[in-house]
Amino acid sequence: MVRTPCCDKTGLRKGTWTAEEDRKLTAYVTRYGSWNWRQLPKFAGLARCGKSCRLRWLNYLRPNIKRGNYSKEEEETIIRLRESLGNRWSAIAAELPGRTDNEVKNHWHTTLKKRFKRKSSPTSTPDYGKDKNGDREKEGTKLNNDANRLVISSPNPPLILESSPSSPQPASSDQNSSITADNNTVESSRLGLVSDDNLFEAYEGNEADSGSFWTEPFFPDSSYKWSDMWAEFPFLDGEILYPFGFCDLEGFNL
DNA sequence: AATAAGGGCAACCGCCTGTTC
DNA sequence: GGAACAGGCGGTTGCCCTTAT
Repeated sequence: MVRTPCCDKTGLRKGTWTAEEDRKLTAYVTRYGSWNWRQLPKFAGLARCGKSCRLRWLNYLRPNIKRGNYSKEEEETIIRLRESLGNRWSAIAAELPGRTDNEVKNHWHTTLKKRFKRKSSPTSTPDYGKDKNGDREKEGTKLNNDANRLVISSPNPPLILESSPSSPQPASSDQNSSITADNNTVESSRLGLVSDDNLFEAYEGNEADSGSFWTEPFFPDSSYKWSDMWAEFPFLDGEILYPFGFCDLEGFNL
């Protein structure tokens, strides 16, 4: 079977995401959900492959991602599950709330694999709780490669964020429209999507509730006034196209 | 201080699977 | 039943930072 490329490669950016791209993607997915990753970049005003957008969202921008140091329990879980499941990173990550398969995979290859080998050796013990740089990653904060990127890890339970009550519910999901977020990251703040502009309102919730958000189909909220979006995302300045222009828009408040 | 080496992690690539028509 | 498509997954790469020399 001849497969079409996931996207037209011409003119698409690759490599590290910029803060502006992050803002656009976050704003779009937060508001409209991931109704179609392949089409999404076009509507979100991004010169990126849809798969790249998906990966960026799932592994980095998604609000309930836990970042930073792994606990001893988490590392033991990874090692134990890998022994039983093999390299099924997504299955392993599913047992670690807030961790992504990519992150778990990276952590295994960069850290745990070595520890595991040493642990297997009868003369050595694993050095849990200490990375290769000793205490390089201080408790609570971590400076990432990107100077603009400050990630804060915290032992607090994750928060679930949802759109401001004053604005329509994001047409994104099941539990419907609530998205989960973690106060471990200040990424959203960096993106200018929280706090001052009141786009998100944090509240506590059951993390398990967020699970299907990412898998449920996206249904547009018929009550939403699309034009209100520009007021909420002034920085986008009209760069995002309305989705569903090709759909039955009956009931939409365009 | 300069450079090399090593390591962490974000992102890409290509294949697989599930769904729709 | 099969083609086309989208999403998911794991392997791998390459950039950039830290540490060692």
